[in-house]
Amino acid sequence: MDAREVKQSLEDGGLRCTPQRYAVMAFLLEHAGHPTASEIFEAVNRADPRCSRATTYNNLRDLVRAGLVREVAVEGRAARFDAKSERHHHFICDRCGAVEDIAWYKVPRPDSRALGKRVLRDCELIFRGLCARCAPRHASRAVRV
Amino acid sequence: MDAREVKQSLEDGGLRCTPQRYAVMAFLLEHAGHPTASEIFEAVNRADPRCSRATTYNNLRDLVRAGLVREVAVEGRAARFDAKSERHHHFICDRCGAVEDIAWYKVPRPDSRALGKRVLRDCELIFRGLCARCAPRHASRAVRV
DNA sequence: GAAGAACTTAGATTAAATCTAATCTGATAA
DNA sequence: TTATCAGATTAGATTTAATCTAAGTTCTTC
Ligand SMILES: [Mn+2]
Ligand SMILES: [Mn+2]
Ligand SMILES: [Zn+2]
Ligand SMILES: [Zn+2]
Repeated sequence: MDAREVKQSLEDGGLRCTPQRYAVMAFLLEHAGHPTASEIFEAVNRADPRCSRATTYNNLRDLVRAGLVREVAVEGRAARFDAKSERHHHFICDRCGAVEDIAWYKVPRPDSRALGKRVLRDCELIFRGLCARCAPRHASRAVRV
Repeated sequence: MDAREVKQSLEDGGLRCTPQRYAVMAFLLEHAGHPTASEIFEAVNRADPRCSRATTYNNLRDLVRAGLVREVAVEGRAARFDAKSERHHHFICDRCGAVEDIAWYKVPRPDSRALGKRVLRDCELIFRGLCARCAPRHASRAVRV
């Protein structure tokens, strides 16, 4: 996604392409590791001190509302953000809280009886366990094969 | 789950059955609507002022660690708690934030290539959309059938 | 009943996020 | 052009959620 595309997608979402907003979006596109709002603020503000904390948070909220960015809530930790590209699932590490992408695959819908009068918009799968970095440290429990 | 069972499950989890801890667990068993920590504290403390805020939070943490209670993180809102009974999925309302249970059904695992060196412990499905109470208010968009 | 571990507590503290109210920017129209 | 004004930004205050601290209490075990 190049600069022109970013600008276009912001405008499609009804948002002006300001330097601050662009910087937040660009940072997310370049850093796919699900940074927190605070991490985004620090990086963007370091590169260009015109972007304040309030603006970073405002823009993240606006980008999420416009559907350009996805917010991932993690229990007991700060929310993480993700410039929505291809559809995908998430893996959350029990130990270090890392959020990682898992290639998307289709998930069966609940049957309409279970859904009742609810209107379904989306469904996401969250996997939990130990990430590749944390798994070896807990190898004590693992069985030698 | 009666009082004796609750006591037993606490002890199985390596936790003493104190009046405060019992009250938190009992409240969760009686209120399946996914209350927040603050709601739990207020209800439990109103019924018996011996249970302080710190204790409510400490006990929720201990109960989650012992696997007796499940914590559900919701973006932009306080975490919600659930006395883990049968396995189930969750539906989260876009509009009001309500968390509702969806009957459990089996979900296909990601293939082992996608999983890499990660150790998978659990997987949960989160549905999003409008709950039965919020759906009608957004009916403008709906098509008359 | 002494000792130590587990537990509870009020209030302070931290961390995350939002709000306030003033200012700035840029698109549009007179 | 220049005036207008919604949209955007800002520093700092505030709110909210949750945790920590340090002192006291209750159990359990010996
Ligand atoms: Mn992602
Ligand atoms: Mn539930
Ligand atoms: Zn990890
Ligand atoms: Zn709702």
